[in-house]
Amino acid sequence: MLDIKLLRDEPERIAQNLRDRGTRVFTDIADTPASDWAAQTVARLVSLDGTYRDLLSAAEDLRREQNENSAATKAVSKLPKDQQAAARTPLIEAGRALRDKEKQLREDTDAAQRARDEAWALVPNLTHPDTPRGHRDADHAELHQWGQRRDFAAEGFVPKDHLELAEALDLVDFASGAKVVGQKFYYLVNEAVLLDMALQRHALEIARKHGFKLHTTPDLARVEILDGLGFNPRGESTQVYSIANSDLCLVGTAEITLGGMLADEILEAERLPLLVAGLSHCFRTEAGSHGQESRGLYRVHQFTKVELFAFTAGDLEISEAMHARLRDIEEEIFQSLGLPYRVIDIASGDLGGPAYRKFDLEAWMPGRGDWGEITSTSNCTDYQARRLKIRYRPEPVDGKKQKPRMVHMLNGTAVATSRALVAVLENYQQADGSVVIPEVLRPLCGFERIGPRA
RNA sequence: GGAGAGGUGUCCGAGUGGUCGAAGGUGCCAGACUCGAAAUCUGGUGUGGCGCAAGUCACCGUGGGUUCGAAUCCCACCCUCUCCGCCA
Repeated sequence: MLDIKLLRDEPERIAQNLRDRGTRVFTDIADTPASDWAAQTVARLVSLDGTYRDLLSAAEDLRREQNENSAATKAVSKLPKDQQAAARTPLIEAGRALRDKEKQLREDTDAAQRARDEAWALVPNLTHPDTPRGHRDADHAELHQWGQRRDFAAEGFVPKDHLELAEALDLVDFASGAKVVGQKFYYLVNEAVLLDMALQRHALEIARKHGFKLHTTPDLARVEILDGLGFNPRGESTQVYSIANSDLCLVGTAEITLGGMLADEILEAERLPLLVAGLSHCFRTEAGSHGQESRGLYRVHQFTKVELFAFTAGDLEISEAMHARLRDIEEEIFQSLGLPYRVIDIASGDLGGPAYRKFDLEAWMPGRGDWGEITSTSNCTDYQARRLKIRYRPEPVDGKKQKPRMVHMLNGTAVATSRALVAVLENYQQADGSVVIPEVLRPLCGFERIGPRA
């Protein structure tokens, strides 16, 4: 959620950002060439806010009257005994009337606030000036590439995709997953189990080396925490599994459980930047994505991930530097695995609500003959912090205690093991169908190669 | 799951339905004392909304209710602790 003051002070900036991102807050505002839907959207937001503020100030006036009336009623006890009853009766009657009016007005005010906040929460974060504007994949900007892609033609064989490899080597069992849970669930089998854990362990080690405090996190979280982080568990095309008869959801990422840890807290400035890493399972419904890049492990309902998370002071220079640092760590991890990748600066239309800027790492996946997203890091600035109320107290200036400010919150994937497995299997496959283990993982796996099977 | 106790500000902790945004302590900031520090003393110090300001409104786990008036009484829920049961 953005600071509502932005709506009052710089409405045109909000409108332009809605255009850049193509975010529709109100479904009933038409998108025709003749109409400026973004300006109309902002106008309606301003009107919702105005309605709320008018009601609020009326309600507060009424409450002051109530307070004055109560004080007067109490003062009656100082009068001589024989005058008290006569003085008290009209005050109590006036108080009753005030109470009824106040109750009505309060309900109206609450409703107006809900209406405003519901809409305002759909307004996305501001967008980094360097973020490419656009809505199509082609609008993303490639920042750089790393690593050498293998020339399979020169090696004399056609690369298989990870699913073919994994099935031939008996590393995954999708059939049992489908039987026991449903489509897109799977069992890892044999060496894949150890490889999966080795990837986790490797990523955790690097996170720790960079000063991240390690956590395993809950795999469920309350709806209000999800809301605070900008996920929409109740939205129509939600990616989130909800637990029936509860206010809990399965988390789609440890970003939720790590980001929610400090909700409602005011941190001492010296605790910043606060770096945490979390190992969790991730559950995603992948609603609406059937058929899209859905083969094998690439898009599944459950996987395991090591997530990096940072809370910084609320200055853009600081959080942007941290964002670069998270990206560097992600690169370090995939360099250490020897996987060719490129870094993408995600276009405005694809950022999602909370992100101010987002970099993705895409590994080369020979089986697809294309790049595939393996990690992602976002600077969400204060967008999540505002709703979660995560603040910090800046150092005193001239001996004067400073007001709390919102922290900036950033997240990044250290490793998502499902996608990393895809990349490792496809890039390290051999002509004989076996898969060589990346060197750094060998001590963690306890073997150097999977297969070939006899 | 059963029984009991409890959730108050940075923290600890008091709080008879009105004088309570809240005693006291602690922490923090400034000043005094000191060569300096410690100790001591004095003053200041919650968060948010509206307002140029004076000010005003809200917040004592959350949400309802009673009342002219609720931190205080009632109900529900959440959480913590103790004991019992069950269990990896």
